[in-house]
Amino acid sequence: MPYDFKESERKWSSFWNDERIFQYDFHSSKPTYSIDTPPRYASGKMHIGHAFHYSHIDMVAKYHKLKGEEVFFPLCFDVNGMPIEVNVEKKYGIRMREYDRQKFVKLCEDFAESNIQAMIAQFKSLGITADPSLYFKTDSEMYRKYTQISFIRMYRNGLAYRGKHPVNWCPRCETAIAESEIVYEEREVFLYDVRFRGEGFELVISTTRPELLFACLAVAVNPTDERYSSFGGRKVKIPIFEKEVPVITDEEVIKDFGTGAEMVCSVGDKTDLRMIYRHSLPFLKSIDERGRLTENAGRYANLSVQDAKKRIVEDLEASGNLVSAKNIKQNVGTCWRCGAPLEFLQKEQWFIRSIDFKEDLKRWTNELEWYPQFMKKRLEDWIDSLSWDWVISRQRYFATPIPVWECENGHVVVAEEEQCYVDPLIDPPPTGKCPVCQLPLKGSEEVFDTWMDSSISPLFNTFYVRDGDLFSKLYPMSLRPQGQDIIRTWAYYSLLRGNLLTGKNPWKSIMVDGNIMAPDGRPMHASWGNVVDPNVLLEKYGADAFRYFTASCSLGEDTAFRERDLVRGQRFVNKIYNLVNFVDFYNGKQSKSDDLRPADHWILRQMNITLEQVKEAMDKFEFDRAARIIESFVWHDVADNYVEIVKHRIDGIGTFNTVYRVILSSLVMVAPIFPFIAEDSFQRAFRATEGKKSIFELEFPDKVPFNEEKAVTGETTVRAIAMMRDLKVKEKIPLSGEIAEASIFSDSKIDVDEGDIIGTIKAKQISYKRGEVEEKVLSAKLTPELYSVLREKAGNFLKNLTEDPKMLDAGTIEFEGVTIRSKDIILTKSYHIQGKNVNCGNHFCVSVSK
RNA sequence: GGGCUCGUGGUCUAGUGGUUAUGACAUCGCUCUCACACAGCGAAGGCCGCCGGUUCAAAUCCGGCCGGGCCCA
Repeated sequence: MPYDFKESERKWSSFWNDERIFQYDFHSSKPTYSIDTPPRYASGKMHIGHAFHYSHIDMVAKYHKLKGEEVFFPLCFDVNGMPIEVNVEKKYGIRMREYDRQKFVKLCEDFAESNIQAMIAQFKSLGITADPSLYFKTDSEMYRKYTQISFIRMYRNGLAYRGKHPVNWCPRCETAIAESEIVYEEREVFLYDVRFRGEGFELVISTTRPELLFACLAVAVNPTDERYSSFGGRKVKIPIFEKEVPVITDEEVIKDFGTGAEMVCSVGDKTDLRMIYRHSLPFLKSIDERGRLTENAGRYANLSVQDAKKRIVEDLEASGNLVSAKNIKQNVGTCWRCGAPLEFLQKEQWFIRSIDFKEDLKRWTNELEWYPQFMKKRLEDWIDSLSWDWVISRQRYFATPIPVWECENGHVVVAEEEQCYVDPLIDPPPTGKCPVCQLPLKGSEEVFDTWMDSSISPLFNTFYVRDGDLFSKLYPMSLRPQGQDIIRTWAYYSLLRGNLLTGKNPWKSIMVDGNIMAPDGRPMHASWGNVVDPNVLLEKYGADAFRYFTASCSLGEDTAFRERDLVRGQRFVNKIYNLVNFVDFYNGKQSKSDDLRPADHWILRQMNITLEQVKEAMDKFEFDRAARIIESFVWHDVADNYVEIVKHRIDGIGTFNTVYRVILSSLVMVAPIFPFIAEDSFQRAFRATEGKKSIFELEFPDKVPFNEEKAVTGETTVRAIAMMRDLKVKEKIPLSGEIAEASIFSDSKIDVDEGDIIGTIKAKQISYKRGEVEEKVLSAKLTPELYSVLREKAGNFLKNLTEDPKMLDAGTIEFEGVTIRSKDIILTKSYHIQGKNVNCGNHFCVSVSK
C-alpha cells in the first residue's frame, strides 16, 4: 500500500490539535523558545507566500520543541486596516466615506472574522501548529486596549505629540488618501525653466509646478554640481512675487533633471517634504482642501491649480522670466476613485518621536542577531534616511481609535488607562469638559496607523501591563520571523516601541524571509495570470512535499516557484515511508544476538556527522542546507547503501537495533520539515517501543559512540559493495543472483568486512589480487596549503606529476627547492585490467565473476 | 534615482579564492533487485550574465555594465 498522504495529514493534524501536542505550558521547567508570530492578515484566501513563510516559522517551532525547549508560538491574526475596508466596499458595493461609520466598522469586523476559520484550516492543512491557546486578533478590544495604553504611556512621557504633517489629499473627493490608495499614472506634463535673480547673478530653475512659485521656500542644487558651486547660501528672488529665498545644497537634487536647480515648495512633492525637514524650512499652506490656492498666493488666491498654472505661466512669460517650456513624462499620483491628481496638504497629526532616537535605534538594531546578516543593513539604511518622526494618525475608519478628545480651541484630553479600550466617538472623555477652557470636548475621529497595533505584538504576547511576572519571564522574545518587505515598518516600529516602552529589545533574533515568485521569476499577479494556488499543490503532492519546497528556499532570498521540488519532496516522503516499512516488517523477528560490524560503525559515524550539521544549519535557519544534508544521509547512506548491507543479517538483534535507531533518528531530524510522514512513521513503527505519544515529544538525538577504526573499514566495505553491485548490474547478473567470486585489486592491504561483502552481493568467495591494474593518472588535486607553498610553481609541478606519477612513491618530493608530502596530493586514476570489467575507487578496484 | 540582493547544464539549484563545478527535475540507455519502478545503476548536457582589474590561481575578491526582486514613511 502506498503512503496515503491525505489520510495521514487529516489524521495527524487532528491528533496534534486534540492532544494539544504543541500547546505552550506556562508551568514547564524547560527553557522557553518564543516566536513573535506575524499576525496573519485576515483578508481571505491563502497565498503561496503565506504558506511558504508560515511553513518556515513552523519548522523553527518544531525544531526547537525537539531540542527540548518549551515553544511559545501564538496563533494570531491581523485584522485592522485598509485592505479589509476595500474588500468590504467591494463586497457590498458601498463607499466607506459615504457610509455610516459604526456600521461600516461592524461590516469590516464581520468580514475579517468570517475568514479566520478558513485560515485556521489552511494552517492545519500545512501542518502548521501555531498554538490556539495563545490566540489573538488585532481588532479585539483586548488587543486594542494595549495599543491605546501604550500610546497613553508614550504621550505622558512626551514621546507622542501633536504636530503638522502633510497628507495625500484628493481635492475632488475632499478627503485624505492613504498611500496604497494612490494610483500612479504616467502623464505628459510641461517642465518650465524659470529665471530667478540674485545680486549680480541669476539662476534658472526647472519646475513642473510654477503655480507653487509663491510657496517656494528655497532653491536647491546638488552640492557636487560644479555649475552652482558658488551659489550655496546666497539669496535669490522669486519672479513675480519678488520674495527672497535662500539657495540650499542637497544631495537629493538630481543634477541632470532640467537645469539641475529646483525650487523647494511647501509642499509640492515628497522630495520637497524631505528637504523641508532636512533644512528646517517652514511649512506654508499653499493649497486648500478644495484644491485652490490659499491667500498666501496673493492675487492668484482662490484660483484652481490648473487656472493658476495657466495665469502664472502667462505672467512669467510676459515678464521675461520664462526661459523655456518642454514636454516631459512624469509619474503623477492620482486618486484611486476619481483619478484627480493628488495634493499634499498640511494637517494636524499625531507623531511618535523617533528622529531623536536614531543612534539608539542603530544600537538596538545591532544588538539583534540577524538572519541573514545582510538584512540588518536595510534597517540601518532606513534609520539613517529618516527625516521626520513617525506619523501615527490616519484618517480612516477600521482601526484602533486614538483615545483623545479635543475642544474647539484645540486643547487635547487623553484617555485614562483604566478607560481602555475606549472609543472616543462613543465614550465620554475622562474630564467631562476641557480642563483649560471649559468648552465641550469632541472625540477624535482619527485612528492609529495599523503599525501601531502590529508593532506591539511582542509586548502583547509577553503580557505587558497585564502580568508583570509573565512579562519578565517572556520578554524579550526569542525570535521575530518576518518578511523582507516590512523591515522598515513592522521590524522598525516594533524595535522602537519595545525599547521606548520597556528599555529593552523586543527579541533576541530576527529571521527575514524573501518572497515566492511566479515560475517565470516575476511577482505573482492575478492580472499576469501567473498565480500559483497552494491548495492545488497540497491536493496533488501533500503538505510535506510542499514544505520540502519551502525548505529548499534559502532564507532571505526570493525564489521562483518550482513544482519539481514538490515532486522531489513527494518522492523523498515515499522513500521514508518505505524505509519505515522495512523496519516495521522486521521488527521483533530477530532470532539471535550479534555484535556491531564495521558497516554499522560507519552508518553511526555518518549519522553523528549528519546530526551535527543539521543542528548547525537549523540553528541558523538554513532550512535548505538542513534538508540537503538529511536527504543525502537518509536517501544515499541509509537507503541505498546501509539497508542493502544489513538485509542478510537483519535477524540479528544488534543489527536490527542499529537500523531502528538510525531510522528513528532520521525521522526526528526530518520531522520539522516533514511533520506528517514523521509522525505517521513514528506511530506505525516506533510508538509502541518508545513510549511517547508523539514524535514531537522525543528529543533531538544525541551523538552515539562508535569505533573510528571500524568505521573506516566499514566505509571501504560500503564502497566495495556499491561498486560490486554496480558491476553485477552491468554484467546483467541479477542482484539477487549468486556469483562465484568477488575480487579486490590493490597494491596495498585493504581492510574490508568480508562477511558483509559476501552476504550482500552473494559471492561464494573473495580474492585479493595485486599488481594487475594498469593505472593512468587523470588528474591530481593539491591541498590549498600546498598551493600556498608552491604558488607560481604549482602549475608546473602538476604537469610533471601527471607525466610521472611514480614520483609520489617516495613519500616526499623535492621540487624546485620545495619539500612536498605525497599525502597532500590526491590522484584520480583510471584503471584497466585485461579482459575484465572493474570498478575503482581511490585505493582499490573490484570485479565480480559469475 | 538610492539602499540591499540575486543572475551557475534545457529548467532550477549547491558552492564564496585552489585547477575534470554539487545536486534535483526533464531527456536517453539498462535492470521488476525479497522497503520503495514515486526505485536502482549508468549516459549525455555548462565559455558559472557581460566587460575589465587583483592573484601563481577567480564561479568565488574588486570596479563597471546588463537583467530580475524587495523597500524608499
